[in-house]
Amino acid sequence: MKIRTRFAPSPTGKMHVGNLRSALYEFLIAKHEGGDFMLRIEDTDQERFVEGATEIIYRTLDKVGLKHDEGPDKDGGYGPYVQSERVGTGIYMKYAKELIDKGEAYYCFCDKERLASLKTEVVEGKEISVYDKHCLSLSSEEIAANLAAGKPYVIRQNNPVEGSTTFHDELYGDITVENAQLDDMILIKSDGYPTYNFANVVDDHTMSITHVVRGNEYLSSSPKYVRLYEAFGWEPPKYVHLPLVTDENHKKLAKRGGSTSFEGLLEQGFVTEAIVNFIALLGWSPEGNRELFTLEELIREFDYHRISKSPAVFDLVKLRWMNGEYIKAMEFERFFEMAEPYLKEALPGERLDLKKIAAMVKTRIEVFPDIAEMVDFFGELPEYDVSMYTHKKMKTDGKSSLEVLKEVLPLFESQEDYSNDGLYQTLLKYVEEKGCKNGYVMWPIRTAVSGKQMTPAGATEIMEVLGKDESLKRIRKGIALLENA
RNA sequence: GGCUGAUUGGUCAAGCGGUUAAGACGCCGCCCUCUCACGGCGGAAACAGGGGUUCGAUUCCCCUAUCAGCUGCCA
Repeated sequence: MKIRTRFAPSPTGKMHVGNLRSALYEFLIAKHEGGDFMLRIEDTDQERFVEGATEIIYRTLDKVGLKHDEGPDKDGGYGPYVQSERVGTGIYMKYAKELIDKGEAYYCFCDKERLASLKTEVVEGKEISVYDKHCLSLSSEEIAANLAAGKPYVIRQNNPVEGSTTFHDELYGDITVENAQLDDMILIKSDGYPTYNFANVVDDHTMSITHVVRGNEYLSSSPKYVRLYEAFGWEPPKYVHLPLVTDENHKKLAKRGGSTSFEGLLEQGFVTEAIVNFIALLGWSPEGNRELFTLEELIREFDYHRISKSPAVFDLVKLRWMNGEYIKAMEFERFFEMAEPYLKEALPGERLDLKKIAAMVKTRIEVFPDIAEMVDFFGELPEYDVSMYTHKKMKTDGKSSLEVLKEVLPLFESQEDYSNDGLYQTLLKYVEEKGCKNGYVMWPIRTAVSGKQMTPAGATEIMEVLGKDESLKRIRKGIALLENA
C-alpha cells in the first residue's frame, strides 16, 4: 500500500524549526517509499488565527522544496486541504452525529460557570479538571428542548470509565492509558467548528493517511484519538511520534520569537539547504557517519526507524558551522549573488572589485552578516595603534616594522604591476635579499594597508584590491605613525 | 498533583548482552601559512543513581532522581 503522510500545521504564527522538521520528516517518510505527502491547514481555531500565517507556511514549504501531492482543485493545480473550508461541507458535524447515534458522543450544554465550578485543583497556576459527564444523563426530550431553544452546546466524546486503551507507536511501542484518565474531550465547539482532536481524526481517515507523523506532544493523548477510530469502526493509521525539538533551555519551541523561526534564520544569513540538512539531523541519524545531505539524498537515506526518541536541543552554533560548509561548497556565482547586498552595505559607494573581496571572504564566513566586519577596512583605513605592529611569532615590533616599511616603499612606488602575483614576487625578492622570514615583512605591510589584526587575505591581495594610490597612501601613513611613536 | 515519555561528553549523536563506548559541533594544543580562516594531526570530555536478570550489562526488568510533554470550546 502506498504511504500517505500529511503536514497539518495551524496558522497561528511563525514556522519554527520544530514545525519545519515535522514537515520535513513527513515528506521524507512518504517520498522514501514513493508515497504521497499532503498539506492540511488546521485553522479551526478562529481566535488564534494569525493573519499571514498561512502564507508563511506556503512560502516556507515552497522554498524548502516540500511539495504536497494533492488537494482540492485550485487555479489549475491543487491547493492544500483547509479545515475551515471543510466545515461548510458539514462533514465534521455529520461524523459527530454518527458518534452520538452510536452512543460514543453526546451533547453537552454546560456553560462556563458550571465548568469552572468543576475545577478543583490548581497546579502550577493551571486549573485541572475532568468533565463529570453531567450532560450524558440528559434525556432525549431534554436535549431536543435545549436544541430547539437554541441553547449553545458542544459535542463531547463519551469515553468509558473502566478498562484501558492501548495504541501502538512505530517508535515508542505500545502505550497504554487507563480509560479513567481519558477526559470526555470536546469534538465540536459551540461555534460549530470541530476541535483539533476531532477534525484531525476525521481528516486523517477521509484523506486515507497511512502514517500519522506528528510531534511528541500528542503522544499521551493519542489513546483518545484511537478510541475515536474504534468508535467509528475505522482502522487506525500507523503512528510515528517525533521527539521534541527544544531551545537551549530544553523547552518546547514557541512560535513567537524569531531566532528559531525559519524565516528568521534566513534573515540571519543562513542558507535554506543548510537549515534543512541540519534539522534533518535533529532527531534522526543515517547509517554511517555522513552529515552533509541534499534533500534528494535525504529522501534516499531516510529510514524512519532510525528516528530518535529523546528530545533534541536546537544548537545554533552547529548550524553556523554547517552553514559555513554550505557556503564553502557553493558555486561562486550564487555565493556572490547572496553576498553582494552585504558587501554593498559594508562598502557603500566604493568602486572596489567586490567579486575579489567576495572570493576572499567565502571560505571564512559562517553566515553572511559576518562579512561586514571582515571587509570594512577596504573602505576606510581604521584608526589603529602602533602596538599592532608587534607580533611575537613574526618577531616584528615598531622598530623593525618601520625599517621594513621604509625599505619597501620605494619598491612599491616604482612597481607597475599591482596584481597579487606581481606584488608577491617583488616582496619575495626583498625577503630573499634581507634573509628573513616572509612573515617578518608581510606583517608590517598587511598591518599598514589594513589597520587590522586579522584580514580575510594577505598583504599583497589586499593591495591588489586597494590599488596603487591607496596602498601607497596607507603605507606612508604607517611610516608616519611609527616615526611619531 | 495525575498521566505519558525520555535519560550516552556542553550540544547533535552511533551503539541494539562481551567495544580501547564511534563520529560531528564547540573547546584546547601542534602543523601548514603573508594575519585570520580553511586544511591536516592530536587532546580533554559521557553511559543519572540503586537494585535485579545473566558467566557478563550502556544495552533487558524494577525502583528512585531529573527533565520534558499532556492534563483548554489551542493545536
